[in-house]
Amino acid sequence: MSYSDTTSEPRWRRRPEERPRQLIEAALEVFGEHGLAGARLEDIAKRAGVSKGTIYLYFPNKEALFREMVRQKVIEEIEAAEQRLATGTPTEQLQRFMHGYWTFLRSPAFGTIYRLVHGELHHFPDLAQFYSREVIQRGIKLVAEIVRRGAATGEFRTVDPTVAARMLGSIMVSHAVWCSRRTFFTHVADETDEQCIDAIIDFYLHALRADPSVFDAGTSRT
Amino acid sequence: MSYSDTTSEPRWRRRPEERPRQLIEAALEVFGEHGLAGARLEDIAKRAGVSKGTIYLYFPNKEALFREMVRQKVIEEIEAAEQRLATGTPTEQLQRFMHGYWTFLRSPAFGTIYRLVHGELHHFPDLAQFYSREVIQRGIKLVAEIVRRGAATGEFRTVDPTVAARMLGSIMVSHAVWCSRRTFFTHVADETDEQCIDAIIDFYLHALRADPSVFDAGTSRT
DNA sequence: TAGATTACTGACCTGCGGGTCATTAACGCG
DNA sequence: CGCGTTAATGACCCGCAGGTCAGTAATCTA
Repeated sequence: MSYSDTTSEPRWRRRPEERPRQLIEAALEVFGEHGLAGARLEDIAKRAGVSKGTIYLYFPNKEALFREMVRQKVIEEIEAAEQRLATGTPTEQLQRFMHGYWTFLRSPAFGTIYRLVHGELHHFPDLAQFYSREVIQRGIKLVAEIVRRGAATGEFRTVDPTVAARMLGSIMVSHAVWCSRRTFFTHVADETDEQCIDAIIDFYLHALRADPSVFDAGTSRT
Repeated sequence: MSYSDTTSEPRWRRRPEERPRQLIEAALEVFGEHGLAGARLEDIAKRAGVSKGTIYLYFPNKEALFREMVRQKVIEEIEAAEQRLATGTPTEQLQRFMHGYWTFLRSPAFGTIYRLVHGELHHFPDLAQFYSREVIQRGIKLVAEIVRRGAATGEFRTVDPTVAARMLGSIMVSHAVWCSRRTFFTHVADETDEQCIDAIIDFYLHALRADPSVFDAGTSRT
């Protein structure tokens, strides 16, 4: 130990402000790979560049860390995505929304969150409700409103706006999940994200396009 | 210990033929509730009516039991569902297929399998591929073929049949997942399975219906 | 009914990982 | 520079669950 130690880096640094975020970031990765039960706190700590004990300075236990991670990440991504809504005709609005939602769904965090939430639903009913409300309901409400307006202007055919919104959600979420794991879901392997969302938009607008039989009305009901 | 024991039931019975199935059934439940890492073999054994040691007479370890359970269940349900395909016009075929696929997707096992497979994809690439091939690809191929024929007869508009099949798959899988957890996914809570699949079929057929602009091209607005 | 076979049991072993805490070292301040 | 504060460490504890195996009891055979 020469006195040159005086100028050398300290073994570790105090970073009380940054720790929580670092830990959540690391938790996202490790939980994402191993699930709640399978993940080791030691690994999370290591990946965050701290020791296991440090986790307990900021989170009471493993479960709390998990919860916070989900909340944090969902909110973060959602807010980034909702900026992107603009005005225009319903068709334009829809296209814009779909592109925005797509970038949200295709963000690195979403795939992980989706798997985790679905995997651990049972044990975190509150988290599930949070997810359902903040991700799904929020999206559905927005879309339903656009569809309703489009139907009013005659741009779209008349459908139950909520049903139409669900259809959109189902298509986009599934495709996003598939695209996030192209190695496994080989049926989207040779298609870029761009092509994927374009195909979705095209398909969906076709499904909503105004009924050709506007004049001989009342034939669609069973 | 009175000699009335002679006529009493034995403490346990030898059931070498039935054990594997019993264990797989129990495994489906317990893995379904707790995931791979979270499930306890003791619990699986108990639910199958045997002791923990018995598991190791039929499966080398926890992971193998998990694998076998997935394979078993997927095959079982798939085969039951594929019976239901019949002949008729493409539209009729499609409707029939969708009903069949829906009952498959809504079978008690599927929801569980879906969550498990998605949750543990990383660690069982072979299982994931098996699932992708046997569930997704199989469905897509069938639908694509029907759509292709429908487009040929002019019954449907011209679309890439594979893309159309993916759209169908995405809608149905998502809805099935939602319906299997209505408590959490409240947006389908007040809708029966029947109404759900009917809405899906209606929507999908609309999306595929032949282009109105074959004769009077480009006159969609008023 | 006795003896051989083998399905099954459950106490036990063991390693792993969640959680704790006495100790250490970074940092702010006078 | 030295002192107090507190962020951070990592060795340790301990309960839990995967996996083992010697023993036990059901069933088969003669």
